[in-house]
Amino acid sequence: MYELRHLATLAAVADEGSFGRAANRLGYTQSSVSQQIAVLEKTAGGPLFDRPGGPKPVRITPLGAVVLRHGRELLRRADDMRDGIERFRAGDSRIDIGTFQTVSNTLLPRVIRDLRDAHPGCDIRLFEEETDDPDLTGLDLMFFDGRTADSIEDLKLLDDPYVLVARPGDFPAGPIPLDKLDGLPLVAHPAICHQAVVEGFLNARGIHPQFVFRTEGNEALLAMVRAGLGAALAPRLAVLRDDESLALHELTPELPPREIFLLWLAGRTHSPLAAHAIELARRAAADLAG
Amino acid sequence: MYELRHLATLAAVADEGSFGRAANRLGYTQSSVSQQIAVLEKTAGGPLFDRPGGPKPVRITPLGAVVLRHGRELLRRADDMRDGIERFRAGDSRIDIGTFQTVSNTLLPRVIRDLRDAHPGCDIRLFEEETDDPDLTGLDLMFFDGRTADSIEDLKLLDDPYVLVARPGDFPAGPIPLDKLDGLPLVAHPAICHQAVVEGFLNARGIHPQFVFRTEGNEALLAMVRAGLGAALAPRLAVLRDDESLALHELTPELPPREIFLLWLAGRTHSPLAAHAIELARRAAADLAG
DNA sequence: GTGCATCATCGTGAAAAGCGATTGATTCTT
DNA sequence: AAGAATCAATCGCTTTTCACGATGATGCAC
Repeated sequence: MYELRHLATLAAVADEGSFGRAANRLGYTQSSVSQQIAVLEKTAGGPLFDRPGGPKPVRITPLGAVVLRHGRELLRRADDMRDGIERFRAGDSRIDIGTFQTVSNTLLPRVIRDLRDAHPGCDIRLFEEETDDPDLTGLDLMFFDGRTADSIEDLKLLDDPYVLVARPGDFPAGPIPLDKLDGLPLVAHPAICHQAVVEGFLNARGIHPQFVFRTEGNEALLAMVRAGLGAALAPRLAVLRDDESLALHELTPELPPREIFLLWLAGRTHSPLAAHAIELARRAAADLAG
Repeated sequence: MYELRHLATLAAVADEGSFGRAANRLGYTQSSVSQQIAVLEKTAGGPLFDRPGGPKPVRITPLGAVVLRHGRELLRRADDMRDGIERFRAGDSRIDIGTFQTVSNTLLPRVIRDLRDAHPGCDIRLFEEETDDPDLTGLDLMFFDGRTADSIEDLKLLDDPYVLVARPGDFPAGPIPLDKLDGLPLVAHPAICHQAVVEGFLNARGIHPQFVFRTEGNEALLAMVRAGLGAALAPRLAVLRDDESLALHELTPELPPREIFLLWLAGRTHSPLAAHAIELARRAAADLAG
C-alpha cells in the first residue's frame, strides 16, 4: 500500500526529471527512490514514468499524471494538516467559558486580557448563566461558586467572604455581630447558589433577616443600599471597587465564604488555550485574594 | 513521520470509541493500534484521546479533533485517488489524436466509433493539420503519411497506391503507362508531403505533367475532374467511395504508394485508451487494404 | 474484594526501508 | 568508432519499523 512518503517522492521525481536528483533533494539515495516509485507503480498497476535512459530526463506517463495530480493534492492537504496542528498548538484556537456575574466583573476581564495578549488570534466566547446546576456541555471551562457532580473536576480559585454593605454611618465601624441581622431589612441576590447556603446558615442559628428586595444585578443591589432601602448581605467581590458612598462591614462570626471554582469535565485534555486560561485564572485569583 | 495508515487507524478509533474495537475492524491487534496512535501523538505533540480507563469509551481531545478532521479529509482524497486510477485504467480518460484529411475521411471515423463504444465516457480530441513536419507535442497519437524524426516511433498502417482519376471514357480501361502523363493537364494536391515525393519520382523519369489546379480539398479536386478541367493524380483513398461519374486507372509502372503511418513520441507509455486506439487503427487499416 | 473490560508496555520475530556498490543501458563527446 | 558520462535497476546488507502475543495497570460494576 502506498503512503504519503511515496507520493512526496513521486512529486520530487516529476519536478526534477530524475530519480537521482529527486533523491538528493529529499535526502534519500537513488536506489531508495527507485524502490519507492516501484511500490507506487505496483499499486497503480503500471509504469508512472518513461525512462529514456542516459542523461535524458524521465517523463511522466498518462497514468503517472493521474497519480501525480491526486498525489500533489494529498500532499497539499497534509501540509494544511501540519499547519492546522501548528496553529492549534500555538493556541490560535477557540475557547468557550461559562461564567457568572461576579466573575464577569472581577476575575474574568483580567484573564481575558492576558489570554488575548498571549494568543492574539484566539476566539474566546463567554456564556453567562445564573443557575444552581451548571451545564458544562460545550464548554471548555466554567466558573462556578460550588463543587458539583463527580464527573466534573475543579480548581478552587478563592474564598469570597460575605460582608454587610451599608451606607456610611448606618453601623458602627468594625465587625458586626451576626445576630444583629435578625429582623434587619436587607437587599440580596436571589436565594440560589451560595446565597441559599448562607441564608440556611443564618436560619439554622435562628437569625431571620427581612429580605426586602432581591435582584441578580450587583449595581441594582448597591443602588438600593445607597437609596437607603436597607443594607446588603453579599459577597465581598460583588462590590466592585472602593466606593465612598458605601461602607463594608465584616461579620462575626464569619458567614461561610462563597467559594469560587473553575470547573471542567473530568478527564478532559485541555487545549493549550484552556490550559493557559486555567493558569491565568489561578494567578488572577491569587492576586485578588492577596 | 505519520502516514495515511496512522490516520485511518485514528479515524477508526474515533468511530469505535475503543482501541481494541478499532483494531478488530482494521485487522490489527490492539497493541498495534496503541502504537500507531502513539506515533500520531508524538508528531502532533500531544494526546489525541482521553483514556478514561475501564469500559468507558476513549474521547477525542481538542487537538485530536484537529488531527481527525484533517485526517478524514486526507483519507477521502486518498479514496478519490484510487477511484481516479481505477477510472483511468478502465479507459475513461482523454486522448489527443493528430490526423490529416484522407485519414479523417476513411480510417478515423471507424476508429473513433469503436473507441467510443469501448470507452463511453472517454474524451477524444482531433487535431487536423496538413504539414510536412508533424508536431507531436501534446498529442498521444498522430496519423501521418511518412516516417520522420528519430525520436518518433511509428506503426505502418497501409499503402495507399496512386491512381489517375478521370471521367469515364477519357482513358481506355485498365492501367495507364506512366509516360502518358507527360504534358497531361492534371489537378492534384499541393506539392507537400507525399505528393512532393511522387512528383519528384515523375520528374526524375522526365515526365512533367501540367498541373492546372491544386487544392487541399478532396471534394474540390474530384469536382474539377468531373468538370473536365483535367484528370487527378491522387492517392486511391482520396476518392471516397465508388462513384459512377469517375473512373479510376492504375498506373504502370506503379508510382511509389503513399504510406500511412501512426506516429507517437518514442519511449512513450501509452494510456489504455491510446493502446486501444492503436490496435483499432491497425485493424481498420487491414480491413481497408484487404 | 473479585471479575471484567480496557489500554500501555515489553520482548520477540518478521517485514520494510534505506544504503552502498555494481551493473547494464543510453546518450553525448571526440 | 570509442570512450566518457549519465542514469535507473538490482543485489546484498544493515537498520528501522511493524505487528504480535503476553503481561501489567487501571477503572468500573457487582
